[in-house]
Amino acid sequence: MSTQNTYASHYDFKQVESKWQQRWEVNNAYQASEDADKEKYYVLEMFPYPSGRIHMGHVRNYSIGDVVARYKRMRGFNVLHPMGWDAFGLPAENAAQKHNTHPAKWTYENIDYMRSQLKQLGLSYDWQREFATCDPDYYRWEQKIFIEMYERGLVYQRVTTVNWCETCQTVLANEQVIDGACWRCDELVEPRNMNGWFFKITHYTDELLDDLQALDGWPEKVVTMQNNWIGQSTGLTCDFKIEGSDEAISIFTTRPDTIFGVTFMSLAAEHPLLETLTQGTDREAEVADFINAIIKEKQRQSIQEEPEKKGMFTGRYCVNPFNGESVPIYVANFVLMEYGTGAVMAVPAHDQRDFEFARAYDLPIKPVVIPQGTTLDPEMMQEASTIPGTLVNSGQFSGLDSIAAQSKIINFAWKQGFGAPLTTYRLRDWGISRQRYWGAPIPMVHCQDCGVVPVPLEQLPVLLPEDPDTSSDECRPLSQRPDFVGTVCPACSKEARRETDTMDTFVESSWYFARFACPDSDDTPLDKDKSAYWLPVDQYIGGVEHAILHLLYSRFFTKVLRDLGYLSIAEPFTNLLTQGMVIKDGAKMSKSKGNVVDPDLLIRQYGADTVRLFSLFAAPPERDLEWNAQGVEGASRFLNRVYRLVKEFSNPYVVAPEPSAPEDTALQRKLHQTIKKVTYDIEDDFHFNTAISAVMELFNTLSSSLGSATRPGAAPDTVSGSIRTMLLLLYPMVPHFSSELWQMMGFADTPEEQVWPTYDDEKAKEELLTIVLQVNGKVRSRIEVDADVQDQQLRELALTDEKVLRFVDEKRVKKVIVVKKKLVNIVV
RNA sequence: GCGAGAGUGGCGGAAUUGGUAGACGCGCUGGUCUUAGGAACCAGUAUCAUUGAUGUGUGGGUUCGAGUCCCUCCUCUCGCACCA
Repeated sequence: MSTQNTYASHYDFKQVESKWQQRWEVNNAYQASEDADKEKYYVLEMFPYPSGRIHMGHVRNYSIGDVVARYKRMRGFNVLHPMGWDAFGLPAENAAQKHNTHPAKWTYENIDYMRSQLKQLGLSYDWQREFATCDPDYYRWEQKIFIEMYERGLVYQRVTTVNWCETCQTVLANEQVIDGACWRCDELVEPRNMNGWFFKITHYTDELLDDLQALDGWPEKVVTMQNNWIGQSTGLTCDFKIEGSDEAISIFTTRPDTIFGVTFMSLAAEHPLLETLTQGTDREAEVADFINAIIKEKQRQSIQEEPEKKGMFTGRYCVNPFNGESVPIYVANFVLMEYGTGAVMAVPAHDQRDFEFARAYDLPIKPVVIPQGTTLDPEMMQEASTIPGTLVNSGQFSGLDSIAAQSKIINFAWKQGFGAPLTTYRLRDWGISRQRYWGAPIPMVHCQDCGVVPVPLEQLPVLLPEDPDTSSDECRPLSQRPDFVGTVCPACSKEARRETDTMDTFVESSWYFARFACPDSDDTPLDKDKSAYWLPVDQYIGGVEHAILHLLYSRFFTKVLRDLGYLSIAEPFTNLLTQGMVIKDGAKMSKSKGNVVDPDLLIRQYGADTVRLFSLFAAPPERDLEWNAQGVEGASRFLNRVYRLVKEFSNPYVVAPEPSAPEDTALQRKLHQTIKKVTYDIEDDFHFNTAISAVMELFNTLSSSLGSATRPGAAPDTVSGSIRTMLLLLYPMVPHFSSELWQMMGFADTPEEQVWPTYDDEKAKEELLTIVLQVNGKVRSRIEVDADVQDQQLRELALTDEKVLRFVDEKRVKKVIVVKKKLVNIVV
């Protein structure tokens, strides 16, 4: 070290970052391949929709994933860290129409740009595995899976009600209907019955529910949300015979203990028995009008408001099988046909909705469950009583505890033959038909003679027609294209029509993580060996907004793919990290609020490492991150300080003739403490914010223990060793920076070729401890003692401490509490 | 309404198991160097009173000791929302 080196006074991130990015690119540095000798680690971030450019949420998400990937590589894992594009979807069609281009062109151009943005962030992806879901090489396999699901009865067609916009001539998704109107043209949407394709996710309801319990690597919140979504409830189903008819109304209740309190019956407007109930009676027209009115009203309802309870007597009665009482049958607007049986036994005394309805229509209220120490007077009740109690007016069950009575009542119904235990779910089958162009075509053919016939596997993929004249204003654009629609029946070779619906884009994202294990596999969707090696995903990272849909669908698909013989796992994601939003000025970034921060600008101004560092430092990953321009400045300043330290150190390092032994051990101690802390923080819960602050502390100690000609410091070897380790600890978060400074330190290799630093607990131990001395729980003094101090010594030191004595004064010492190596509390 | 989570300086946030509240960073204040500095470095920074008191949304409780545990209430965020 005889000559001064010539490093710039400021860290030149532009030159450094492009240098390392080029090197990683040329070397395919993060290419992964199966290696039976190494433990695999699959880390995945939710892939983006190629909307045009990445946003700060992506920056955060992918920075977190990259730290995990780089860290795990240094820990010796064989890491798979892929990236791709969730590339089908409506925005492409809208953009194509607006800019007079083709959805494919728009999408692939966006992908090219966004890929370059991700590369500028220095993310360590295996780019060899990249694919977009709109690649025919991807969706052809999805079509194959679809057909195999069809053959197993997991796919079916059903006529269902959709939101139709007459002006736009298209079907809208629920979220595209705002206050009952089309989001684009404000036309009121109307219900239309349409044939659509469904995935039988309900076939896996129990498994989806049961396996949730084993997902202990998932945030509880997400597990709870999925639990609620599946919505299991258990209870009794039983039949109420209709008077003057052979038919009966089936009800479902979770409160069989209240069944003696039934005073009327409520049916959904769509209930199939309604028509026959009023047929030929003088109420027929009136009831029919009412039904139409509430069905119409339902469609106009905004999702927010809860309408007033409305209903109408049908003129007919049914019989409560438990007590033979005759109860009037009503149609009611709050009963859902989709849930349970579409019929509700109404117990106004113990159900708030029934209560409101009874009050409005002057129906009797009959309490049958009396809570301990109360009485219930139907006249006086202000609301339904929903708490448990003792049964009254309940025949042979009177006197029983209401909870205990539930199973007895179900049993009784079962034995008598008019009821049975029943478990119902909220989860519905997944409607995947989209009447759009830019999606994966559903590989089916409609033949007049043979009905629905799958496209033969050897004819896959069913490609989207390439014509660029797509107009997204048409419903089912594919049906407008004779060249696409016209085909022959695979079974009988007669003329036939192709299915013109495309699949929901959530289908693509339900299995992409598996395809990353074998993106080039060209004879099967999933190579068994490769997916067996890489799957499941060890760590999945993404926004909590996908807690239900994407994550539930992926779990469903994993089970399907297992049953189709492709996978040997039941759950796709062992550990899940849901990161918070990036917000600014307390609000989510959005164009309308004008608080959007552009990653491109930031990277240009500060470099990728600074942006990464700040987004990791400003908050723990699961919390929302408040973006703060000055905070970014601070991150940049920190990196520059480290740069200058290394620069200075790699110059001839002047030390005092005798390094200071205390300084030296203090630095070593801090070093080992830092390794321990950073390792723990990353390993335990990805709390990079505290890991970074620990490295900052190490840096502060390091810069104050540099020796000079006039001041003794730590030994040069200790300093250089500490710098070296600090760079390794920083590497996963700021890889370009760390790699460059590693070379400045004179090493020929790179940090990523190093193993993660280890610590020595002995060296991390403090020699001196600060002991807090309290009197009556209040801190009165602090003393420094040797680390091996005994409790008895502490006690004596405390009782003779000058400051302590001032507060003990003449009072009697009642008790002395000694907490090992921490504090002494004197109670007077 | 139901369910979950969260309330700590001017700000973002720290605080393994109940044991020094406010780490680290931002901002701010003062200083050094500078023609200048929005650069860098040094010192300070919870609040109020100038030796002490008070402080983790509110009020209570348990404890020698509570940000941490229990109860009450308030506020915010998210999810579900007529689910029988």
